[in-house]
Amino acid sequence: MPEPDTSEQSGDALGDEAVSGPIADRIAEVEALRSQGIEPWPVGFRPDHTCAAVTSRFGDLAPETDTGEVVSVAGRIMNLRRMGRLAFARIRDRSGDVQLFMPVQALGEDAFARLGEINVGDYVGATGEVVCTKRGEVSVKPSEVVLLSKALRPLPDKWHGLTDEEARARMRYLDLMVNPDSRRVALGRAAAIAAMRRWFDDHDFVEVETGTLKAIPGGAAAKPFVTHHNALDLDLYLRIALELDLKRLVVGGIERVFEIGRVYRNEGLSRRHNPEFTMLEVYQAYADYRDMMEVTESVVAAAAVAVTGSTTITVSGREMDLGPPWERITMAAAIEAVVGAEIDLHLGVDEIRRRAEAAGVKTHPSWDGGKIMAEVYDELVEPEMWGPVFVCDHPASISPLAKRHRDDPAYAERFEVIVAGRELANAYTEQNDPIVQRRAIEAQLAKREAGDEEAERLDEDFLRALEFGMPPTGGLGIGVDRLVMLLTDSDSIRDVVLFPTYRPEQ
RNA sequence: GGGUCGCUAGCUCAAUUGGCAGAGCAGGGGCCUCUUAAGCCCAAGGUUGUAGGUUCGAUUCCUACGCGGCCCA
Repeated sequence: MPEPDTSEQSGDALGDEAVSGPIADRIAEVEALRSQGIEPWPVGFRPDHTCAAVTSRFGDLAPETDTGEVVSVAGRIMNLRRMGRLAFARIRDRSGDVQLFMPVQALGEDAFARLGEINVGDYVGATGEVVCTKRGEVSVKPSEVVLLSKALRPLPDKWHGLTDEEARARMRYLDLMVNPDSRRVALGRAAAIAAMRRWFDDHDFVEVETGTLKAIPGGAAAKPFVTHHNALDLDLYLRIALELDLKRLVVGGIERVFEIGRVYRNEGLSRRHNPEFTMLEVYQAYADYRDMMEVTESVVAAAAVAVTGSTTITVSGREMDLGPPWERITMAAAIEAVVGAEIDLHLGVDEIRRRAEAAGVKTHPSWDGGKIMAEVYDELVEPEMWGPVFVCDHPASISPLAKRHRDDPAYAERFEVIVAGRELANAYTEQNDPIVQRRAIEAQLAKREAGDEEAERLDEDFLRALEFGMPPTGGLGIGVDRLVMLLTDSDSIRDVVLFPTYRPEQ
């Protein structure tokens, strides 16, 4: 039997923090407001201007001008300065800020006195004339200010703001309220995605949504998350890539298809890795990887313009031009340029291993020449490249879903885009020979048997689809979070994912 | 997973060899009719991440744990 609760109901509902301090003060204030017949969370206010609309529409007023124009604005009080019988506030809505200029004469004695019940952080609606102050700031001089939503918790320090990275990510709502940069990045992400979607729409691509729950996760080298479906009593995996489903759709005749969606990879967290992230994947029939280079250049440039207004962006203080065309180099040539050693798959695995070790790259006895070559590239070459650059023609053995190169079957028709030392995109001429594809996946299964948990799995239905015939197809994947990091000059993925993964508090 | 640094009031930060835990902002009370981080006066606000240990005495030293930042794998 629980004891009857004799404590303050609302205080309890908010937990220990509410027992004393600022929150308890606000709860008492709410009761006081209600006793005066004022509802702290009323409905029904309709602003007719945004804050920015007021300042832009009346932007060139001379100081001490009255316009006679009455507007209604609404927003969160970010700053409140009372000086006896005159008060100023700055309110913020989605568009920006505007000042409220509140002499007692405009509001009336009673309403002015009630400003004492308003705190920084509260939402208010204000209706009044647009004026310009002595100091030349366009302001709304309200005849009425109504409380629209009471804040029980105080805003962070108005000067230092909220700086703790963890707190900013966990309480993104606070971060967005007080840190303009947080808002810039969130809106930049939206603009980049909208621009890419528009590009594909304009080029006759169909956007689809495929399933995230998979019996067999495939299409990438990654460890999956496992979950369970109760009614089917079946373990399912969260998808690690969009690839296989989208190719099934190409087989089905959707010749130009793309998806922007979350994928989930069960790996560590770092400033460049979040376990869930957003992929853009595109497949185009009658295209090859060279065509996909042009798609990549064009789409990324469109996203850059949407976010920054230009194809020239700044990355860590250094300029980068994303305008097409981008440099193209084969992986072998890139290695030779940076490492100074020629590494070619036709040298044989022993010689490749010798040269890799000579360059200081540790190898594993089970690795084939392609894996060693890729390791040399990953360790020594990629971090040195500024870009944007297409690194082309990866070893076929590490590219099981790509078609063999038309001139040299040891390599694949594949490219990765490198920007500022990091991989931004990955593309193939897609493997559409069902017999070769089956053999390549069987080779992956052997690696899995040997302990490689990231090796491709056998998805029999995918092979069946290819057996019905897939047209020659170019495919492309772009890491959307990394692209947004690049375009917003953010150095952590936690800055561009609104709610990144964290251990629970407590 | 390893190394390293951090965790003090709602927020941002102090605290001398180990010796009474402080400030600014926010919040409360008061004064103030052109402020812009407004200003001035008053009062209040703390289980120093958690649990142990050493010590007359621990924010400070030690151990473990929790959460996080950075570097590495």
